[in-house]
Amino acid sequence: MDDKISFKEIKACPIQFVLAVNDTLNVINGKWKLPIIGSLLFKKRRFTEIQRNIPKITPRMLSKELKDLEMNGMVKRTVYDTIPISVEYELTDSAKSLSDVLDKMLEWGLQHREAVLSGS
Amino acid sequence: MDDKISFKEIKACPIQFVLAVNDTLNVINGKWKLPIIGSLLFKKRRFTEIQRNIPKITPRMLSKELKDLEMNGMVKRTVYDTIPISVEYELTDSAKSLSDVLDKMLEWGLQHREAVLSGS
DNA sequence: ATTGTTACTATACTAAAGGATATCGATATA
DNA sequence: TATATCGATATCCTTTAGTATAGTAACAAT
Repeated sequence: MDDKISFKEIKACPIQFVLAVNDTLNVINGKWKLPIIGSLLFKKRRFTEIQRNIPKITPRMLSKELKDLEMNGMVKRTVYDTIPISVEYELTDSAKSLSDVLDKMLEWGLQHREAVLSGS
Repeated sequence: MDDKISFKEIKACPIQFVLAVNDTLNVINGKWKLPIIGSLLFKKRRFTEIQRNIPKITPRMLSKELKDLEMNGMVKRTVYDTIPISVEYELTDSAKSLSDVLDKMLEWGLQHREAVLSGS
């Protein structure tokens, strides 16, 4: 019952390709996902700590986006029974491995900017 | 006057990092950019050809997104004085080189899906 | 008793993205 | 003369994303 489609097969079909890339994009889309991931890249943090880290985010958005990231297996949420209560957020291993992809995006972005500027 | 910031320096600063990655994301964001790029990845195409390639896109969106991609140095637009008029769209070299990044995203997306499914 | 902290939630709103539908100008074909 | 093609644009409308502001429960310190 191995109905998995391989990397090569997906690459060869533009529609499958676009769908699969979109899977990745959907995980990081929206205005705040990347800043949140950035904030958690080097260490786990608590809610208010992330908030301080991203000055303009509202608690509503932070809460919503963290839930989203958690649902998508990007973030692990741990509640500690301290007083007052404390909650820690950390990236999953899979999320951490995204930083390689982000590096590629960064690299391409810099190159592209160069190319566009020099070519105009 | 070399005030360029290097890859390493950007990577080291979470805020710069997020901003630079966002540059790349902004180039491919929205519902239709990726399908359009996908449609142009292997060959240049004309307006109606892309439209047929992406059945659900409206001409309004296709026109808008193509302009956007052109402005961002992703697409080159060439008008031919045929009857009726024909216009060809093709990816720039820089845009073509994005496919390496997209491959990375695809790869990560598949891995991540595996990780999330097996870990739940 | 009042104030503060943590980690949120609720309600209401505005802004941005995208969809539906009609139309255009030039020209060809039936 | 009527209809079709190409490459769009115009107008209006809906849906989604994000903002603003206030409030909550549980407790602790002053």
